[in-house]
Amino acid sequence: MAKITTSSTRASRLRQRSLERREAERVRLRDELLAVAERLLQENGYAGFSLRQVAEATGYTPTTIYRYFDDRDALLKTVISKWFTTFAREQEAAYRSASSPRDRLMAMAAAYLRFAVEHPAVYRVMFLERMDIGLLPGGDSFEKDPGFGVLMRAVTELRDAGGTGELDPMAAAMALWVGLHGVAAMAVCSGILDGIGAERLGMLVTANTLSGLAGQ
Amino acid sequence: MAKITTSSTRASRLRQRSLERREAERVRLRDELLAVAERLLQENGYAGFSLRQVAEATGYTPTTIYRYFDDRDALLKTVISKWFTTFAREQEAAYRSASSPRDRLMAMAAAYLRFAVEHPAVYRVMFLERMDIGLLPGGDSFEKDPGFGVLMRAVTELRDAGGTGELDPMAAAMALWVGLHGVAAMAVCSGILDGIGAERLGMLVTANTLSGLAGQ
DNA sequence: TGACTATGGTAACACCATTAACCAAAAGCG
DNA sequence: CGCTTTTGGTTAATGGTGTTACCATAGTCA
Repeated sequence: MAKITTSSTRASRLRQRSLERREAERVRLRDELLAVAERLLQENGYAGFSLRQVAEATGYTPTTIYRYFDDRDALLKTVISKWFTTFAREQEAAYRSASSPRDRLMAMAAAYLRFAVEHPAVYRVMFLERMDIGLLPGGDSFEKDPGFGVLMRAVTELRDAGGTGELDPMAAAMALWVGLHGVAAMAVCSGILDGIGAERLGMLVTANTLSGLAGQ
Repeated sequence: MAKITTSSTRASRLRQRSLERREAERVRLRDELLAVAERLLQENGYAGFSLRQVAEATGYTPTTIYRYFDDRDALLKTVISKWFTTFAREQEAAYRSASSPRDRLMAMAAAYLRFAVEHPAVYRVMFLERMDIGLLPGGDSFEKDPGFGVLMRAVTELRDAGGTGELDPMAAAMALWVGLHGVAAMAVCSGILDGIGAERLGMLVTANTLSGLAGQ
C-alpha cells in the first residue's frame, strides 16, 4: 500500500513537471512570436508585417501561429496593447515630473511627441492605421484609457486652478490632444516636419492651446 | 494631279478621323478606369482597393490597366491628385467667403473639416496613409501646394493685421493646420468624435489657436 | 493498452500585384 | 494591294498575402 502510494505520487510529480515544461514552452513560444511580431512591425510598418514573416523568423510555419492567436489581428492587438501600457506609463511619469497643472501638461505634451517620434511605426498603428482595433475606449468614454485618464486629470486640475474658464474638461482635453495628434501624425507620416522639429511645433501648439483655453 | 491630291487628302482625313477615334476611346477607357478606381477607393478604403476589382468592375483584365498606368500607385496617384485640386478649390472658396483674416481662417477651417468628414477615405489616403505619394511638396516648401498656399496667404494677412505678433507665418500656419489635421484624423480614423462633433471641436481648436497666436 | 487531446506540419483556397509571352487587329508604308 | 510595325488586349506564370481543412505525432489519462 505504502509502496503503491509512493509510486503514485512519484508518477504524479513527474506528470506535474512535464505539464509545467509544456506550459512553459507554450508561453515561451507565444512570447517569442510576440517579440518577433513587434520587431517586424517596427521595422516594416503595419503593411509589411505578415504572419509568414513572423513564422519564417521563428522557424515555424504560419499555421502554427493560429494555435496561439486567433488571427493576424489578434496577434497585432496583443503587441499593440503592450504599447498602450507603455504609453500610459510615460504619460503618468510626465505628469509626476512637474507640479503645476500647466507644467504637467507641457511635460505630457513633450512625452507624447517623444513617444511618436521614437516609435513612429507603433504610433501609426495605435493612432492612425488601426484605431479600429478597439484598444481605445470609443464614444464618450475614451477617458477610461489610462493614458488619457491622466490627461483628463491634469486638465481638470488646470480648470480648478482657473486655467480653462468654464469649458468642459473633456472638450479642453480633446483640444489639447488633437493638436498633439496633428503634429505627431504629420511627423510619422511625412518628412514635412523634419526641418521644423516636431517637438518644437508641438510645444508651440500646446502653449497656444493653453493660452487659448485660458481666455475662454 | 488634282485627282491624286484630292484622294490623298481624303485618305489622310480618314486616317486622321481614325486616329481621333482611337485616341478618344483611349481617354474614355482611361477615364472609366479612374472613375471606377475612385469609387472603389471611397467605398472600400485604400486597403480594399485593388487592380483586380477595378478590372472586374470595368470588364477588363487586370493586366490591361498596365497599358494605362504604370502600376497601382500611379493609378492611385492620378485619382488623388484630382482630389488635391478639389481640396485647393474649396479652400480658396472659403478664403473668398469672408473678408477679415480671422473670419477667412475660420471659414477655411470649417471647409477643411467638411472635406475630411465628407470624403473620409480620400482624406485618409491624402493625409495619412499615403502621404509618401509625393503630391504634397515636402520639406520646407510645402506652401507651394495650392491648398496650403491660400492658408499661408490668410495667415500672412493675419500677421499684417497684428494677429500673430512676430511669429513666423509658416509656424503659425503649421500650428493652425496640425490642429485641424488632428481633429480630422481623429474623425476619419475612429468613432471617438461621433458624439462630440468634428466641426465643433475643430472650431474650438482653431479659435483657441488663433487667440493663442494673438498673444505671441 | 486504448481513447483523447495538444501541437505541430502539409496542402490547398482565395485573394493580391506584377511580369512575360502571345495574339489579333489596326496603322503605316512601299 | 501586301508587308511590317505598333497598339491594345489576352492568357499564363511568379511570388506574395491570410486562412482553412486535414493529417501525424506525441503526451495525457482512464
